[in-house]
Amino acid sequence: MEKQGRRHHISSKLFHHSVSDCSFNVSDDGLLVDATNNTSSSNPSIPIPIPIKQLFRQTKEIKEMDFFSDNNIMNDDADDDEEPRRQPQQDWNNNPPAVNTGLNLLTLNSGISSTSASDIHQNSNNKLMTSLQVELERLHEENGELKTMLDQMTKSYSQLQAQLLIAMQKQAQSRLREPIKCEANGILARQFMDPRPSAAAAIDHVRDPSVAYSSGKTPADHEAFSLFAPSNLNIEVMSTERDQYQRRLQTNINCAEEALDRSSQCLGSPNYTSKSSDPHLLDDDNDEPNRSTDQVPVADQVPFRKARVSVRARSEAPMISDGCQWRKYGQKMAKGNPCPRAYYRCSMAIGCPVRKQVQRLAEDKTILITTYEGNHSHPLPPAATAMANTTSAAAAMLLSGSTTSKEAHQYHHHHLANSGFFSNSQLPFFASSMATLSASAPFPTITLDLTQSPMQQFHRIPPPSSSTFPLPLHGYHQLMGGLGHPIQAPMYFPPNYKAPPPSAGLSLSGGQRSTSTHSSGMIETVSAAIASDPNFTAALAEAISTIMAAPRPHQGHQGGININDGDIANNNAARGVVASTNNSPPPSANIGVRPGSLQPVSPQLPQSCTTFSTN
DNA sequence: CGTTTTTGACCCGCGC
DNA sequence: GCGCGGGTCAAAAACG
Repeated sequence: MEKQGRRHHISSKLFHHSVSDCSFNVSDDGLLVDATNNTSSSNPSIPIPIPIKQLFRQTKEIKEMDFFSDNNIMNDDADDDEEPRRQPQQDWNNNPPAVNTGLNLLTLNSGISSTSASDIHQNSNNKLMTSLQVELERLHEENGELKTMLDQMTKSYSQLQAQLLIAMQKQAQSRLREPIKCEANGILARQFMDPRPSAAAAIDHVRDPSVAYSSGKTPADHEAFSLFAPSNLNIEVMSTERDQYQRRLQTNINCAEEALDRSSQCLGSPNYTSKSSDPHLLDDDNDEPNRSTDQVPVADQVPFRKARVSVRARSEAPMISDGCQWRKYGQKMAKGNPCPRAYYRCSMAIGCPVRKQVQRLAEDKTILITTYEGNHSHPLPPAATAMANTTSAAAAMLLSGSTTSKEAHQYHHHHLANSGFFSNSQLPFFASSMATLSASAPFPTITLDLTQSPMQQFHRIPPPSSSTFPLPLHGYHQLMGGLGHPIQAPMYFPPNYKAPPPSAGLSLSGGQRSTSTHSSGMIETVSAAIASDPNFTAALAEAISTIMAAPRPHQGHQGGININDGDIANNNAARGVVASTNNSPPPSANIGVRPGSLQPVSPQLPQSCTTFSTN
């Protein structure tokens, strides 16, 4: 419907033009001059969109005006809309001899027989109909041409947009490549050579300051440290140690949603098995050291490894409530952990590829590690949307270039810290985030550590008036989700649904009281951080826009992110960052969490969660 | 009775 | 080739 309407609007010039042509042609018959003048002269400078139907109706009315009073017989073939009104006249025509014969002869005659007069009118009417039909056909043709032109323009627009993004990315890339000269680490180079540097840069900005805390620490140290670190959100990025994989990944993660799509496709495809997604599926034969980053087609051909998002939260409950329905399908005793690992599968829809693993941390059994993988293939309830968006955003961040080595993180942080881009005093929140590398992670994994209490560290930060912008990842995903949130599509509310607290970016429930409090603190913290640092705002907007603007092979059905391309920049700024910095409630600050915050959604399937990991 | 959980078996990749 | 570990399957049991 919208498309048609837009097409009509866009083709208004055509219609206006056509109407003029039509009126000119018809006026040759001396019948439509006045009416067409009304149409075309009403506002000659402004094209008036006139759908064909309306145009036809208009001409028809003109025809009636010209012929109706003279001879109703000529209008017998007119459309049925006039039937009720003309019924008495038809009756009158059906009985001409009784009443009207003489009158007709008298009024119409003037020396001409009624038969010849009828012929004349019929001829002129035929001419009119013929000309109208010709014009109609021509309009159809022009409409078709316009549609073609519109398609071409749309394609051109998309291409231009892609080129612009590429240019912007190259520009950002050139800026970010500078530090590589000081670092001989190939992996670091890989990171900075990521084809999506802007996103990676922003992501790194988010986590970089934490490296001051994590530098030189072993994963175990980090684990212990994270429990006491001044953080409410630790972003722990883990990736496989294999350089070969990282080289492959470099070509695979050209864009976040592309990767997400691929991941979900992999998970959702009938051919998918846990084996097919195995990281080692990419054997060395396919590894091309000289592969350049611009070989996107190659990347498309390489199966994508699963990205995982792991969420750490303190919970006494056996499983955090994330809004989804899960069916347990297995349990295993994991090596080195006395606590069994449970395997769950999303049971909200048949065939949903999303799975999650739940396991308690061996070192601290109060910490529950939930690892998500895959994208939902069905509508999500708001509560589930919150978590799904978070994990999706986290995966997007990870896949958009955040899979880096420990050295890279350390170096990157060091560089940025020295540059003064972020300082701990400036961004106390981000000072807590950590970037470490886990050798035990078989898949690229991003971990959201929600085990820390924010109030311990951020009491010195005055709470901003805007308190609905949660942690960066939430803001990030809400940016995604808020942009029409087509992916979340037909969201619904279960009868027993209860809206979580508005401030809860992550709707963790069941023994998650501390988490909620914690989320509230994060909201304030992040709001303050974002409001106080326009650089972060810009970086975040850039990252998001870069990710969002990437091509979507399965737009509308798969992909963690889905927005209107034309609104990327504006939405990024307006809905997420700008709204927060202006201390105004984000339009979708808790999208999917609060019923009132629901955005219009498209009929597209939801696409939310990506995920996982366990340590 | 339908759904979910439990649990042993099975498959597969990897390291030795 | 063998064992190990991660992950999944599927039948039986439990649950609502």
